[in-house]
Amino acid sequence: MKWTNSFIFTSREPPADAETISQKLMHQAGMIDKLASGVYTFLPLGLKVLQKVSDIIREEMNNAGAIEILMPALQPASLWKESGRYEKMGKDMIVLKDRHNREMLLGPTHEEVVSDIVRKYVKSWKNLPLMLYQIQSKFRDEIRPRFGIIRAREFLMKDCYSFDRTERESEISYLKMRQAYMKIFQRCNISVTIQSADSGVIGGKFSEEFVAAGDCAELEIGHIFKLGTDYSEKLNVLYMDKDGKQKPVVMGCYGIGVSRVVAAIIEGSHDEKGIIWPLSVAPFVAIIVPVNMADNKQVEIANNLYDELRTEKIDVLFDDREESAGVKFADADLLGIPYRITLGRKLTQGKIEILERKTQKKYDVEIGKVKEFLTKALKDSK
RNA sequence: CGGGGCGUGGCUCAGCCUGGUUUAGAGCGCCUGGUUCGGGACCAGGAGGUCGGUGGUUCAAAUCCACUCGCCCCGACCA
Repeated sequence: MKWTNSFIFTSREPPADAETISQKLMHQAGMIDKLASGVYTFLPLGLKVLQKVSDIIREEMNNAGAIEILMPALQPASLWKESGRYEKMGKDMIVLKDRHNREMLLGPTHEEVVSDIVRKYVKSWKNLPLMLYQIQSKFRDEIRPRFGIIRAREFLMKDCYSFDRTERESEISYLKMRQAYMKIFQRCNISVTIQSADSGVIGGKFSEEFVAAGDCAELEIGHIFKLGTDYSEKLNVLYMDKDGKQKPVVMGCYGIGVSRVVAAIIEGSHDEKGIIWPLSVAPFVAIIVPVNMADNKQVEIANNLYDELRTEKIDVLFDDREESAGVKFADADLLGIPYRITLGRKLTQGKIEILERKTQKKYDVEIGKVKEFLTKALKDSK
């Protein structure tokens, strides 16, 4: 991506109403834009990170045997009345009426919908165990949205649901998810602690939450629940067991606030200059910075390097703006891109400088060996 | 919902208390031209504001009063 063809707008000052570090940095780096309290647009840079995190989650969910679907945000209120949660959720739900005056709502979570799907299709013990998940927007009319993206009213969530024959088998699904969660957060470079928690409105027998380390008091970035047969009994999610008897499936549910994970990564990885992305979720592997755009040689080499890396599928940002070196360096630091490839005066010796964002270490690399350097860095990070 | 704070060009803010030379300013950003070119460069010129909204007080309101909308923080509550 060339900067001049992109949609990246950085700002020198954090917005006046931002309080937490992740909120400030996401705004300054041009990752997000606030539309209303607790409602945000993900701009290209923010979206890239969101997608990287989603990809990691998707991979680990698939590895654990979960199957991806996509459920609707718009749901009939009647289904919630059936489960008894229409009253329980109360004002946390955004409720609306369609043109026929039918009561609808924007889903704050999807136990009801997924249960409805499973009760329609799963009839036999042969269909179990089953794990279904999705990555989708949730709507919750928070009493008080806070800390930018961390507590939003509309946010991206991965929610997974498990369906098993017995408590014991449900336990196995639960532990699989628990394991997958550990891997996900590890890959995102977030250190988490696991705490047993109050199950709240979700209900169920037992739950644990994954809390990210960091200054910010909120939250919890993942929460896993053993639901037992609460939902399946109320919503008639039944299967025919080996013994010919109909039984309610044993359920579990597992959530990760994807957009919140992005904030948590920043909370745990930044300095006074800006964000420090781990390679696994960085929007770009490297940023190419010609120090002087008036220097034809620098620009030419930068272009060649850019083409070369793109051919190798190494995702780089080429800062081709007519800006001073200071501005470009400051922005590179702010955006937190792991490697800065500086084309400057060392070119006369055939060298390119690579600066590692995290350690501030500088490497002088021969012009032809940049690709090799980055390939190795990517490999080492895995 | 209770408590506190804030709303002035794209952004950060000054001006408000003590209404009137402010035709409403500054810095940053933006546009044009020129000089620069390894840590947020410089010079010259320029564009851009219903001072959140409505109603009132007054000869006169960004400034005082009332209402209202929006945003932030603390608390209760929640993922």
